[in-house]
Amino acid sequence: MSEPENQIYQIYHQLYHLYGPQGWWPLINFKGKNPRKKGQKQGYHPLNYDLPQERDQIFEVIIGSILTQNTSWMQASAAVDNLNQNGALNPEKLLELKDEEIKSAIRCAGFLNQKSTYLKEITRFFIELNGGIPVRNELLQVKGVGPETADSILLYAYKVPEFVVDTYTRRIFTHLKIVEENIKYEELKELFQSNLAREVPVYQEYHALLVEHAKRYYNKKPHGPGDPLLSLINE
DNA sequence: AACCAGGACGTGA
DNA sequence: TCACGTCATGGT
Repeated sequence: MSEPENQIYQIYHQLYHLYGPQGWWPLINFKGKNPRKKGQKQGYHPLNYDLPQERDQIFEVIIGSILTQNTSWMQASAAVDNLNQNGALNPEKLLELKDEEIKSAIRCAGFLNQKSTYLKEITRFFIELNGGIPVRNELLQVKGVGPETADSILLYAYKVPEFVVDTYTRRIFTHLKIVEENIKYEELKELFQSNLAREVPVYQEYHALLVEHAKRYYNKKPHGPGDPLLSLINE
């Protein structure tokens, strides 16, 4: 198939060419043993779009999506590791933990008070699903789940093609002058979805690639100097 | 040693 | 609707 050569696609291809497949969402509850150590690139699974598979793996992605809110993945994944040490990468086990146990496990990810509440909320929601796939509007009603987290859960835990927009995405595309800075979440999301084939691997890789790209060129002010995408845009 | 991370919520205008 | 303060820890 020949993909439409719109600008959104061109950027995707360029990023993929630069960084290759990213293998999101990283799992530690994957291949059983060998939990990832701090800072290690282990747990990613490039070119494998079948994960997560097991119930606890799906749950792990959901837990991670809460823990990484406004927090680096390095610290969020450390919290996931700590929960795993308590055997809590399982919904029923997590609910058995005391609040203080959850908080001490996730403390390294910050916002421990609200995130411990959010974790229990989304865990109850997950159990009630009883193996079903959540509806986006219902996810959004869970306390602690906003638009990005809802889309992350759908895209990475359930393989539902919902494009994930984060601050990096907005930052990059406003710097490239493709969108206005105050563009709404749903509008920016629609820009991608209307220009891309509705395919989970594309959505997953694109978002992950944008994060990788932003870490290199947009993680400090001023944002974007030396961004190779600029020359691609202005050709 | 400030700055900020793979956001969301509550409040008041 | 929308701007703004708040939540918290640790890496760089």
